[in-house]
Amino acid sequence: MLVTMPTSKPVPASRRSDATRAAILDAARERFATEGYERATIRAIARDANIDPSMVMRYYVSKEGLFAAAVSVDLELPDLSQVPREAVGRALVTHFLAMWEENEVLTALLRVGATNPAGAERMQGIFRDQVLPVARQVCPDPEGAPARAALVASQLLGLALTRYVLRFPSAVELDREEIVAWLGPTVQVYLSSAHP
Amino acid sequence: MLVTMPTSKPVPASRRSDATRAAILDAARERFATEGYERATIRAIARDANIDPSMVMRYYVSKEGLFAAAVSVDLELPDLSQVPREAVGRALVTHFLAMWEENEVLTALLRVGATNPAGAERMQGIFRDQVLPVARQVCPDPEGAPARAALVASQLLGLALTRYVLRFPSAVELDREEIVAWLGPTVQVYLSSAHP
DNA sequence: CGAGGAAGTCAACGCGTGTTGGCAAACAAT
DNA sequence: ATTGTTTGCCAACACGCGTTGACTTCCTCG
Repeated sequence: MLVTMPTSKPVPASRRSDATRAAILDAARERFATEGYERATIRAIARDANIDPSMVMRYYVSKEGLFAAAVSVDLELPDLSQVPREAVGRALVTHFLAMWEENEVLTALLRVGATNPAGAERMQGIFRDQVLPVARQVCPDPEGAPARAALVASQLLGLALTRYVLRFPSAVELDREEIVAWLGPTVQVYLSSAHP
Repeated sequence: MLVTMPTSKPVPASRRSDATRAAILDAARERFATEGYERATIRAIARDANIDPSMVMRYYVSKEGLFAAAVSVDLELPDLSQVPREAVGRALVTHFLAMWEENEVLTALLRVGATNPAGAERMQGIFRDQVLPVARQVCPDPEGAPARAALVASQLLGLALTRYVLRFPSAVELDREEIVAWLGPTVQVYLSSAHP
């Protein structure tokens, strides 16, 4: 007899609708990234995914639920204790650029965070849970970590803002190596230099 | 005969409705700054200004017209040729902080620019017409000015983003002198240091 | 085959939005 | 006092939104 993938009755390990669910998530990520929360309509997302708007509701309950499912961020920050002290800045900037360019979720979150209170809280959470710990691990003075992490975040998010959201031509035209060469030392100073 | 203020018939220099017009603009600026373009509704703005929504339309034609009238930005960038070469970075950061904290229009524009295409274009225009010229005036290599200006903008807008829009606690708690001390040298490097 | 449930479509609801035109009051000028 | 204009309110329109429930179609398993 022909053996199909799922073996258990109660919890089908893979559903027939998985393709549709994924299509919805893809379309949602794209719309949220390019238009923000309010302008990205469920109807438009459904159209992109070639299904009826009501399917989005069935699978993700509400627009908020869809956003929560579509936008989950893991910065995958590397273990900086392995990296030589003086190369930390460049390593971080390189990593950030790579993450941002391969992952439209980050742009979506930044766009939404700028107008939506829940989006802003989400970004605060990522900063607190993923960026701050790394800063604590690297920087010399433990009590100065929040300030140093905030400075690093301001420079990196500012680059993302001007380059991927506002799309200032001058920022878009910078190439990655150039960015690393300029921002690397800055981040390095913010993280490890003595208070100026 | 009694002479009233306006002397000419066709263009009354001051109208009786000026107070209302100003109240609308104030309310609009506040709403746009705190909620962005789409969430700031004409009805809410009218409620804040204690008038009927239809008055907003009569005076400003459309929501877009209201936004255009409410948000006009002059960065008032100082003449940097008067400032000693090595103090330019700190001077710029200080000026930016002052402008941003006294003027909610800038926050409004940043919020709107992140979700609204027209808002983004508006910010590009400000960058092109107000920031770029100053960079050209200051930095050593003429052809490097756009890149240098973009770097400066990324750092300054990133600070505004994390501090005034996303309100990261660590960024909000920084005090102004501290920010000047950290960002001043960064901006200085971006503007005048040799390509690294 | 036939039953049962999952996947998907369709039409509609209630709501809030930007926007419009008509009408009452307040003021200005003759 | 009477006219005309400005200032304002009110009620309504058309539209698009998120969301809902009933209905058809398709697959899968006895």
